[in-house]
Amino acid sequence: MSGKKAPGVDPARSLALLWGSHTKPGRSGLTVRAIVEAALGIADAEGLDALSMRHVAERLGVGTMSLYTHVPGKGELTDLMIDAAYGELYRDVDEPSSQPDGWRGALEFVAARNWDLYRRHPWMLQIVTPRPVLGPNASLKYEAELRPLDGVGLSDVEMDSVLALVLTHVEGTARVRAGLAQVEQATGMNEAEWWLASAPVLDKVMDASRFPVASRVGTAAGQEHQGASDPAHALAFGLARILDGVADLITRR
Amino acid sequence: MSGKKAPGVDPARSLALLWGSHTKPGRSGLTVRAIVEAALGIADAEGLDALSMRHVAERLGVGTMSLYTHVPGKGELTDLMIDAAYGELYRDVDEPSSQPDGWRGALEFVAARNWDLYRRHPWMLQIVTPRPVLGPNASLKYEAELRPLDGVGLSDVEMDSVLALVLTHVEGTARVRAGLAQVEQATGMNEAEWWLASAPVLDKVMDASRFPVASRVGTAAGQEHQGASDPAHALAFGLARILDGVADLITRR
DNA sequence: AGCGCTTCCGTACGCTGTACGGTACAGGAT
DNA sequence: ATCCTGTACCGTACAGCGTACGGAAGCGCT
Repeated sequence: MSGKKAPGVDPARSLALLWGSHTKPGRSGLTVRAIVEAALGIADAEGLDALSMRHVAERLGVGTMSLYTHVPGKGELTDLMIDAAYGELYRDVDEPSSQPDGWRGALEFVAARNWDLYRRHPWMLQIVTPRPVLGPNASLKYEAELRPLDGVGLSDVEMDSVLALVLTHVEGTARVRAGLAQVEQATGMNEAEWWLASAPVLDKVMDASRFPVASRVGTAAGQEHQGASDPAHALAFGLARILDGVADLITRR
Repeated sequence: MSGKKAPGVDPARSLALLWGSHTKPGRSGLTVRAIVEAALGIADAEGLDALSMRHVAERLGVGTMSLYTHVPGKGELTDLMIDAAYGELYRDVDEPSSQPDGWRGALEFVAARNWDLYRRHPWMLQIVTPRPVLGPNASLKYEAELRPLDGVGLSDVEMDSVLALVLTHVEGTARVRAGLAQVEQATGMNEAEWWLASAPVLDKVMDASRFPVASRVGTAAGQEHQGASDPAHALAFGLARILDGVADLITRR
């Protein structure tokens, strides 16, 4: 009943960390900001698997445990990384609300920006515990993405739901793409090669007559996409259907 | 250029493993099937973090390295676990194609079944490398879920895209739910308590006037959902929009 | 009985996050 | 100028991970 406390899950501490300015260096120049930047560099270049506290410290020329003076643990570090990545989204670019094509164009812009974000930082899709980040850049992102939906005839709750729907779709398709890329890099085989290596075994082991629709559709989709799936196509197709559905919702008013 | 081979990424080996019957026991009764069942039990009960080769072996009363006689590595084991989990989907239940309400009802049924699957096995959402599984149960699932879309006026490629869209949506919302549940269990605070602990700090640190739309909409959504997000609502809302969009696509023919 | 092949598994290596306790320096007080 | 104190830094250690390697043990066949 008492509920044993997990270590370092103090929301106040995390929030203060997220919203702090992180600019006061200690006596060796170590800063939260520098730690986050080093971690981002590692994750971007070598993937999330290569992100370890030792590796970050090494890149900064600092003892491993020194990081813990500035950051409570790895979980909080990844939270900071995520918020920092969100910071790139609408920094030097027009906000979605200034897009010319109304709410639909704005949401397409939002989808494209997030899609690009996940391509630059595929590790974001592998962070295990998606505790809500609530950092300054996440808040800015939420505001910027919500604004073009304001005043188009949706309730406040619906605005939130529509945005979440689009973002979930982008994240899901981006995750598929990131997975394909990771497998491709890990195995050295691209999608077509993998299929080629699998096909003979699959034919031998899988009785196509048991899966008539699946084999017909799977073959057609495979031909079309040059592989088992085409994330870019899935993004565009799904977004079109979703926005059509949202249009229905709006015009029904 | 030569492309150093990652160990144990032989598609043929994996496929044979997936499609094999796994019933021939060695001299200590160890079987692929038994290993997968033990692993499933651990992952279901204690989460993916608790799933280690040592732990699985211990549960089977067997040396850790004995597992490697039957399974090439942990990655292949998780592949087998995923296909085994898919096996529960349409086993003792009517297939989606026998749902009464046409393609729309069938897709709602598919969404509900997958939603339940992910509740029973939240670890499926944490498996990092989503290399396509292509096991027997995954194939059966694909066939069963595709069949009610056959003959409703969609092309083969569109059938695949529509199904993928629905499944991606379910997976995304289920991932949010699993994340919330995990945070709740890890911290012992439920959504409301977390919010309560965060609110004063957030108020102090976050200037609401900089985020007018976000704070208005966020508050409304928070009130409505009793928390930062309501995955069940997101599932239903998103599915409704998606299916409306698919209906548009079909009737436009 | 002898041989060979497969199954089982003990040990070890390099890696992880981080708890703990010691050291050394910066800044304020005297 | 000296002392004190708080904090930044970090070396060591621990428990756990996946799995490479090589030895041991039992089975089936000749």
